[in-house]
Amino acid sequence: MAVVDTSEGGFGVNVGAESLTGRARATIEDVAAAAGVSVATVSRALRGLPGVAAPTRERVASVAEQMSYRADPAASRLAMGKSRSIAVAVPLLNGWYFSQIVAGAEAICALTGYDMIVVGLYGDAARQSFIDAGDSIHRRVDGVIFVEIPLSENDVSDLIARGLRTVTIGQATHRFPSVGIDDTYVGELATSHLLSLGHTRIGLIGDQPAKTDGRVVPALRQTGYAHALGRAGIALDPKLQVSGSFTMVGGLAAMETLLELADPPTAVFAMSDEMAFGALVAMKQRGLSAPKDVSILGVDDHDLSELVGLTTVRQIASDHGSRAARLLISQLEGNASTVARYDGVVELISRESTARA
Amino acid sequence: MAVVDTSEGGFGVNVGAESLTGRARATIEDVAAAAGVSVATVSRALRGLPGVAAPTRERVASVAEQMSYRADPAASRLAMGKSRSIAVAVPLLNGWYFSQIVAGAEAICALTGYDMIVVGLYGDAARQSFIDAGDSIHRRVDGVIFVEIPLSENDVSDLIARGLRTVTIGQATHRFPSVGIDDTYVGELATSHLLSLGHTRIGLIGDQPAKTDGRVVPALRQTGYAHALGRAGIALDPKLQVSGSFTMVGGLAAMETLLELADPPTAVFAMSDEMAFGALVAMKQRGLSAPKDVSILGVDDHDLSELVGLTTVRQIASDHGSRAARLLISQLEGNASTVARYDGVVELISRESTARA
DNA sequence: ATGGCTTATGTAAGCGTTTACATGTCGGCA
DNA sequence: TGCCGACATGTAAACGCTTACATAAGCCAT
Repeated sequence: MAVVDTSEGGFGVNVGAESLTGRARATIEDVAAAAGVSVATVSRALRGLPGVAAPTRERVASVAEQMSYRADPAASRLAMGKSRSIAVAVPLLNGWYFSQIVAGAEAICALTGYDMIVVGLYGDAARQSFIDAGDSIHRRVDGVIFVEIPLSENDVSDLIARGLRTVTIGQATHRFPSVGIDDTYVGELATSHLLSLGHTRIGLIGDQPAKTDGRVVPALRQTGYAHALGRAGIALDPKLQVSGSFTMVGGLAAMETLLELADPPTAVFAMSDEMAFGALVAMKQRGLSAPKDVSILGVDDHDLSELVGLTTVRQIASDHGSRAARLLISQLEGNASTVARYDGVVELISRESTARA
Repeated sequence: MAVVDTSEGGFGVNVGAESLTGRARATIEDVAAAAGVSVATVSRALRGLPGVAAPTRERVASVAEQMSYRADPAASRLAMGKSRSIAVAVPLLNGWYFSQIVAGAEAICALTGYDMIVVGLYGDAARQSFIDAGDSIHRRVDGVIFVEIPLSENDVSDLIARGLRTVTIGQATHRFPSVGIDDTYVGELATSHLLSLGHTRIGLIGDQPAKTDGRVVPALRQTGYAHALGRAGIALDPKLQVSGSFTMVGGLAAMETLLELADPPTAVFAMSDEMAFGALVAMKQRGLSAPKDVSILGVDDHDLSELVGLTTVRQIASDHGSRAARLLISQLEGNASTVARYDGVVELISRESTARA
């Protein structure tokens, strides 16, 4: 087993292919010299630009191949002012929904040769510093996908001023394309299903109302919930609407609150399957079970929802991710984007966690 | 669900290019001019390098702040030859385990100011082109974390020759630091638990034996399984060892195979909780349940394992991610790495999916 | 033959940093 | 007084590309 030296060797312009085996990377000048043309021609030839004679192009290509030359991304980024990479910003990294999004976006990035950097924005402070200061993202990427990250008017202007192409997932803004689902409808669909089973005391497990500014996902689902209840002539009970983080432990805590009410709900609409799982755990811990004691309904159609038997409103999260990436990248490539909003399909999947009151 | 998509000339939310240009970014020269010093001084002052008088440093800092100047990463990358970013390569993006890893690594990157680009390497072809051609990663990142990606001797040499700092998660190599758990022990622990419950026909749900080269995780867990069985004087039955992908559907398919045996196992050790979930679904679909018909045991302690009542060998996946990132980054910062292998804790969590034979 | 086009290629000026080296200043000490 | 460091700052050469512009070579119509 040969010991491989990792220290940097070589300097200046290397000519022969053998002079740079393993060691110093070939630069465009090396290729130009070896092919007997100028660097400009190499650059043009390798990138498929017009104005290069066919024989020249082939020669350059084969020389480059042989030297296993690869343009240094830092250099071309600097010269072109574009990084060929995007950021995906999520409020939480280990949630199922976000993994799906990231996976979907990554697939498109791989296809198009973009790098995808992922950043977790936990809480408002992180979001602000990400957008305002541009601290972490300034000129690093050509565009950003914000996943379920509330964007204020100011944030939007900042992003535009900064020249960052943006696509959002979840919340719709009036300046950026977005992808998501009709969240008001989701709220209605879920609540109606529970109503149709004869439930009248329906709990809601969602997000901090304080954070919602009317357009974000939790607020919309809550609106749908309220609409459905209203249509059924049922008064809203604020005590039935509890909030926590969009995680399993958030759902667990919220369900505990609901179960401790003097008059607990007979059915609960959780805004995500993971929150619903948390609710189920809370019940299990008290010796209760769904749907016998309380019916539970979630949103997402998590991989495990079938196993658990959770009734849910299905959305295809990974599609959202790939859609958003496609939207963003095609915009970066100069194709004028005309899509304002892509609404994904949504479907109620009825399983064993819900039953008649 | 409406799809708003007009690939033609409409003016959707098309943000005009002119509105995107914004104010030109300040360059280091602008700052230098405004502060009345040279660019070198600005660079030194802003990066905390020695040899700058305190008053000068303050003046530069305040001018930079006021112009909201930020060094262009492409330019400094080019000048320094370092990108201050790392890649995390996973074989699968939407698995629970990998999300945890990514989340753990991201936290460290955020802390240290590194960018984390994540790439999915589905299958051998993707892995090869990633390493060999260096196609997608060449000079883009300073280092890579390979998560559960089998690395051959050749791959290792290539990576070293290419100057890519590397840390692996899962498989240990003799050249790179790695983090993981004692996978042989995991196999023994799991199998012993089932043996101690009186099971003698114990199925194994793992990965394609073809892929394993002895050092990778599935092979090690399988070895542990074989050891435990051997110590108990039980002969190995190849029919009881089935493989599929490390996903829920992989586990489901594998379990179907096991259930169709003339003499099916009374207990099954699945190499991941997600595979175990799949096994549970397979049982559920046939009207069977654990542990009544078959005991099921997984590995990971997935968030939902408690809800499902799955007995499992717990590992703290997110720790592995942060550990690996720390290892890699400290190496990039020049601290000689002394850790060859970090082994995480492992613990058997007994729940309801396993019972006496 | 001459001028004007088209096409292929070369030249060199950026792109915005970092950093080795040169320069200038000032105080202390022989 | 003059010399020598130590320290602060400036100058300019990389870093490795892209691309506007210049040049050269054919070719065709006059």
